Amino acid sequence: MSHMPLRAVTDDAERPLRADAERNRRRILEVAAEVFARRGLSVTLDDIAREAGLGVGTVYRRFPDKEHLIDALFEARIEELVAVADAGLENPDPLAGLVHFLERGMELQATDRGLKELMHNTGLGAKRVAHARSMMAPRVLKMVARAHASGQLRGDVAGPDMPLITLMIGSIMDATREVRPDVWRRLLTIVIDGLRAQPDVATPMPVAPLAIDEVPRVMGAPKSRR
Amino acid sequence: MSHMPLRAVTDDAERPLRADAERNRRRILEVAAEVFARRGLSVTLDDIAREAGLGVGTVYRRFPDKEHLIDALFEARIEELVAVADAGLENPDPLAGLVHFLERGMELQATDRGLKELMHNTGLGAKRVAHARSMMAPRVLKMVARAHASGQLRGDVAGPDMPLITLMIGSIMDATREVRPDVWRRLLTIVIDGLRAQPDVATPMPVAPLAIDEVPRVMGAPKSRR
DNA sequence: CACGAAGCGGAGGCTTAGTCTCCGCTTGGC
DNA sequence: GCCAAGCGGAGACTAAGCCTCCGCTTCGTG
Repeated sequence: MSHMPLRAVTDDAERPLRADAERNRRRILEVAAEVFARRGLSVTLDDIAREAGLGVGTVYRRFPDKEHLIDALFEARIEELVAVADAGLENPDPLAGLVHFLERGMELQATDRGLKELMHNTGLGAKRVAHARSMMAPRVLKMVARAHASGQLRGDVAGPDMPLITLMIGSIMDATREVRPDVWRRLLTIVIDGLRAQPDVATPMPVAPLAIDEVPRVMGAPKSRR
Repeated sequence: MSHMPLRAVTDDAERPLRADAERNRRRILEVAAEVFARRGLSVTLDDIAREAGLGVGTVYRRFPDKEHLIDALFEARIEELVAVADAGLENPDPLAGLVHFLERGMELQATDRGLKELMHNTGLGAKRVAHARSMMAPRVLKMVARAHASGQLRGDVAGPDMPLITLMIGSIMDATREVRPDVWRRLLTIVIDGLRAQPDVATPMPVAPLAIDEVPRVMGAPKSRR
């Protein structure tokens, strides 16, 4: 499940690594991407080493700390998010653009727990994330403005409500990941319908609700880190 | 800011405590209620001792661990939540009942961070919370059923969506507490409008949106524990 | 093909944080 | 006035994460 091309190696021109070292470097990146996506940013470099079948020392030699590794990995993913915003902006139907932006953006986060945590919890990758946000903010504002102008979006929602919506939906992902990893789509549907100016008819729900006996597992869970 | 009566003392009939000990016991309960409400359940008993101006030993002598203290404190608060559900059930307008239940329930959680964490994160107070949930579930289901029957609630929402809504709004509280502790009301408004079957007109927003420069503080925050 | 430099592994040191115990001193109440 | 009850808080203990260090292995060049 490698998410991205693991872009060209050794970009900062140093003498090339020995073949085995280079092989390990790629392996670390590859495994780290998978592990961050699956278990979030709280995994330790020790975890990653173990999953990669390498010693901790090998990992630390190449990436001084988690910050560096994250930085190397998430540049591309963050660009994807920006691209989704651009796509939303280009949609001829302004509200549809906003809706797709929310849906696609949340899908990206649903498939990559690390990305989700980068955008929300943060502290980690602060520099990249600050940059990402500065790219997103004007795009989101513009999407909202367009949707307002077209009269499709309720007048009293504001641009800054959007990141809160992604935060909210993200919390659903966290809670339900191990039980029903797609229920967040229901909640997003509800929220989106709540954003419409004239919601003549409700958008049909994309997935089934939680079963009653799934509720305690979602709400009262120790939220494992696997 | 004592939230409740600190109900009658020494209910398990043992020989009465010495006057100073009893005084301290009450003080611990009082301070703990305030501190849990303000800073959440993650505060340590050592914290509580310090805030109460007592030694750690004194606290641990009376309450073997945090679990016991929480159990002693939150029984009443949880009953309040159930009472709110009952009130919703008695509202002649079924959807209004459900809406008030959500609003009042979230208000309780907004003013008591400990209560919010009990209901959501849990692990702590598991017994009480399990009981609370078993009280809530049928009431919520009934509220939803009534609102469906009246045709006011969109047909495809289900009872189990409700706790997810409270979870979502709770995550907004966590994120915004230190910046704009009332913005959650906006998001709840949006969600509620998204729940209506025929939302001829959007409910007016109860509070202002986040300012653009408040967004990074909300999203990228180290989320202090003060 | 041998030998030095490059790289490897992972035990374990260090730090941070929380939980709770222990015991010498203080105080309430008979 | 005496002593059981209670107090305070230093510090022992545990749990986790982060990262270093150094003896051993492997690469790749001469």
